[in-house]
Amino acid sequence: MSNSSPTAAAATRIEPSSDSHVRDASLRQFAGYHMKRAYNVLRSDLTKCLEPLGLRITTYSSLNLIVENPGIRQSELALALDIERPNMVVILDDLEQRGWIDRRRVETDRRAYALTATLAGKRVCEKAVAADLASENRLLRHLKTEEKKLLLMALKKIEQTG
Amino acid sequence: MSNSSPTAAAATRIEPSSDSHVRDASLRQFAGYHMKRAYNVLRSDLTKCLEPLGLRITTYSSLNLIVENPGIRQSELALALDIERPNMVVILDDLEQRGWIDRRRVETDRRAYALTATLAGKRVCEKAVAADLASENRLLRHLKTEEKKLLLMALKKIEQTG
DNA sequence: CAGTATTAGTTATGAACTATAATCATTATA
DNA sequence: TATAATGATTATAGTTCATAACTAATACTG
Repeated sequence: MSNSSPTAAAATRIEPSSDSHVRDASLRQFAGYHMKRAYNVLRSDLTKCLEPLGLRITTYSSLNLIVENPGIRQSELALALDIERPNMVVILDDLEQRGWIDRRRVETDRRAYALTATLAGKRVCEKAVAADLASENRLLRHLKTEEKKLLLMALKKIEQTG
Repeated sequence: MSNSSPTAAAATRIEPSSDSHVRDASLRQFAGYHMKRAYNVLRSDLTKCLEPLGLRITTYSSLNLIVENPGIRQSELALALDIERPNMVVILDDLEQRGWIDRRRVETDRRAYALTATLAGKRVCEKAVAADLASENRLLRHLKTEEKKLLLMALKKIEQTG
């Protein structure tokens, strides 16, 4: 607190109180500012929820898409998730070493790998999806179904505009 | 983003076609997935818009809050923006070296610095806000005023729940 | 068909961002 | 006065993100 309060009851100091008194009206007009803050909440909670499963968000998303798209190639996956190919490699190394995916050569194009999830991979993916649902149910519990729907729609529109 | 040059015989192969055929219905049920993708769009555009001004998003947000909260301290600013104090230091070093903010000792607490924006800092902040508005007007142009309002409300609710 | 270009995956690497521990000076507390 | 706590800083390491260069295989062009 910049204003030195009169030395009253010592214990009663104005604490940061977690809800800061800092004015951010200017930034509050921007969707990006709100979105970063809201996403931070979702991301940090999901990260915690996935950690006991041995997954991080990027490995989880990758595994999820492999489960849903058996035989997908690395570059397709990288494109879909907007991850650079070199970074995709280490993510898949991780998933492969844990026995959750297989990389098998494509017969018709021996440069490429077809990615498939193992049974264990499908199982852990299911658990991760459940954890994700639980996390979002918790963090979006104050949004009505309709609000949630409109939120997703708006986000989708922004994504497609870019 | 490598676009294959259009050739006559192009019809033989199924091209990635930029709009991927990858199924992501499972991830699409999650707000976090949509939010990350939408925020990526906003973030990368804003980063480009701020770059000619010599600002990055974090330095811009910091400068903005300093302009709006003259005399704010570093730790208050760090708390408001959810930035670790050590990382705040280098951001403020940058802003100070460019002559956009001043750090002056607080008389009543000589450990702390009171941060204020210089005239040049206020000017560049105005420009940055204008650039930000232009960016968002472009990227949210397909959202009606009402949709935009509901989006901000929903994001705010999520942030506060966390 | 030969030679070139392109593509899939990889390696190496560096930049940017984030997080933690330790330190110094100052202020608060017991 | 001694001890604890705070604001800012330094050093440092982990994490994420991006780029260039390389290999092997395929596609394209003359």
